[in-house]
Amino acid sequence: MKKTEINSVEIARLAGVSRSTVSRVINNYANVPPETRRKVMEVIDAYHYVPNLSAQVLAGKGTRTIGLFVIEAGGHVSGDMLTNLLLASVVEHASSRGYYVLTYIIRNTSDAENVRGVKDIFYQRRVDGGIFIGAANEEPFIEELIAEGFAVGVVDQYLPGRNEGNRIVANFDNEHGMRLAVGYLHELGHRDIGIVNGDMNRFSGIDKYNAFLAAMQERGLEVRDAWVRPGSFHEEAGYLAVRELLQEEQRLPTALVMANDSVAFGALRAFQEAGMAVPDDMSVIGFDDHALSARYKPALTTVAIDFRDMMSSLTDYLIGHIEGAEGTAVRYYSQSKLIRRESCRPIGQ
Amino acid sequence: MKKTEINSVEIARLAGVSRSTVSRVINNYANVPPETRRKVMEVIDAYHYVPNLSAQVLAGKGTRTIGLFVIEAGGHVSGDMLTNLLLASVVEHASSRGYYVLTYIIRNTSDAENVRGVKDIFYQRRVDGGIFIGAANEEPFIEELIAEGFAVGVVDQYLPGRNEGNRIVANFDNEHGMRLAVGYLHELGHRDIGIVNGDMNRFSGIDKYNAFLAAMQERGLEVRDAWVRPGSFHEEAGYLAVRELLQEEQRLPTALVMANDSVAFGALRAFQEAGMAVPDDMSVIGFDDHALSARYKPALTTVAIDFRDMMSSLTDYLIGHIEGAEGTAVRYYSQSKLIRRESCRPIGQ
DNA sequence: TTGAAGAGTAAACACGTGTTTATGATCTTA
DNA sequence: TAAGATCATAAACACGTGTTTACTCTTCAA
Repeated sequence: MKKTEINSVEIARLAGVSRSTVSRVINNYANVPPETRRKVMEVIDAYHYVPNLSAQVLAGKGTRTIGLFVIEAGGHVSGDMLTNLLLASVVEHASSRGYYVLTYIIRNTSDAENVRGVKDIFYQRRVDGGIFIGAANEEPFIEELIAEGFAVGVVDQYLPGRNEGNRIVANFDNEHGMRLAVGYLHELGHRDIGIVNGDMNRFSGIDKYNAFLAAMQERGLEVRDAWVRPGSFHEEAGYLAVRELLQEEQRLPTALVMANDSVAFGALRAFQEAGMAVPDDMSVIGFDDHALSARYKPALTTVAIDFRDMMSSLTDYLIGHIEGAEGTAVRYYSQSKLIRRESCRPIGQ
Repeated sequence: MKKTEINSVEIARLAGVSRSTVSRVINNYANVPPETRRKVMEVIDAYHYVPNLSAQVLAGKGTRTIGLFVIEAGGHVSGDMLTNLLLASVVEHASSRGYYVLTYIIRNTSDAENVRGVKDIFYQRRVDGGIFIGAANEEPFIEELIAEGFAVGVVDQYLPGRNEGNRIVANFDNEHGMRLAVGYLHELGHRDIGIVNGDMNRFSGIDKYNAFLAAMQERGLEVRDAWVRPGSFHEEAGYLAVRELLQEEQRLPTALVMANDSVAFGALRAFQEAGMAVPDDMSVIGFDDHALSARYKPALTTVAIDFRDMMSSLTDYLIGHIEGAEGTAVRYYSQSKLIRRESCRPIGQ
């Protein structure tokens, strides 16, 4: 039924050369004269011949496959519609280098079946490497994989002193981003600034927290503990955090930094419910530049990150590492920029 | 570096049996007594042995891999954050049956490199089948694949009389859904109802158009051509369609059906800009129950579809077909239900 | 005691490619 | 003409598994 299976023996016969020659052409050996190469390539093209990947793998080549693991902690898709962008970046960049992407969703990092799926992908299907999105800072099975010698790329996870073996890391530059956010608010005249943070078991949660304190100190602004709200990187968490803030505190900040734009959306909803206007009664700034941020009412001021470039780089580094390139495995990503929209305004006007 | 590679020869040695027996145990042959099976399984478990997939494939087994192709026509991710849900459904359902999913993004169906990627996945990597999301109604390379004998699952694509060979189709029941939408508006007293439709090169575009006309006729409502607006399944299109409607028409409908929720979001934006209130000046109803619809202001009334179940079924049918099950290849999906929220209100109150 | 059935084996081949080795053929140049 | 370089080949092995075949050994029943 399927199209006639053609193999290297057939190609050799049709091109009037030996199978060795066909193999040498395909694998770009040096000692093949141009004329022979052309002749063989012609037959290959004419018959749309593609080497059988399984046979290549069995003969010692890699699978040229990367596992992409999206962790949906607590039922919340990490990054919401961002996931699609990240996925697309990885797939496109990988395929431009001849790699393809096996995608797997991890709903629950402690679910046995889920974890078995991950192991299967590494052991049975022998992907050359894996990329993890949405991982918590401590994820035992990732550490295991690294210890077992697999090449692993991780977004938003890093602790100094950890085994860096085959770990490639891409992170946001939260320090710079937070400096932009706090700095902008300060320039608008705000001094009473709070934050609704993300999960503290995620690197970006910890890092944003520290970066916020640092940025405030740099500007000589006082941090009020009651205005530093714990949270999680999704809409509902932002909603709840703001509701609690409004309930518990008499004195409110004039501006709030949000862990990301999803959190900010939740916050906007809570403010609206409470009858407070953004930005008139409260300035709000987010992180990430979510696809919807420009369309929200009010349009969300945010610190944008070039996710596409970040994922491309991570993919690039990972494939480089797989193919034996040397060099540091860890990379901080540092491009972030402020997008001014409607959700912040100068104080006292 | 990688964990010691163990193979069936080793397992046979350790279990004190022949390699044939190991193979017969793994492949569930009937004539293996329980005691022997147990003995072999113990060793397999103890050493975490998994057969090498490439070797299995070379020996004639399938790859147990499904290609998932997401088509992003015109730069718009089909279904926006829906894609993530669809992806997750397919991945989860497939892995529960021992299949894994190779994901590929098609940005441009006429881009040579993109199409080559698709072919690679079928020919070089020999996936057992493919699922296409966001395909237009006429997609030559999909027809080719079906003609070449590959098993293909498609969402939202079907024309009677087409070669059904290995085609599995899952569609929305637009007739029923549109009956719910128009019926609900009619019950609220609306008689002047318009529609902003989706792409007419997509099955759901054509089908929703026909279903709208039919539903209006059933209710004895007149269809005004000027209120039937062409469009496309994304936010920007909804925005533009409504802007045009407002510019071109003096007389307006009292209610609008939207091709999907993304389109509705765009419409809401346009109405807001024009100073019209929804639902006070215009009732709006969408399709799909997008994850954000409940949180919008106003919260969007919509016809919901159980996408997760739809994709699970499609995946199930496809795998069944791959594994040789017989039966009809085409299936209409029919569960849709009305979700009443804030964007519609009775006429004249 | 014979025969049959059941359990298990060793050996071989197939799948398609990469790679090595020994060898031969052709061409170039001194 | 001879030596060397260049090009190409056939043959063999490896990779790990599925499957078949011919065969041995045991056990059980007639």
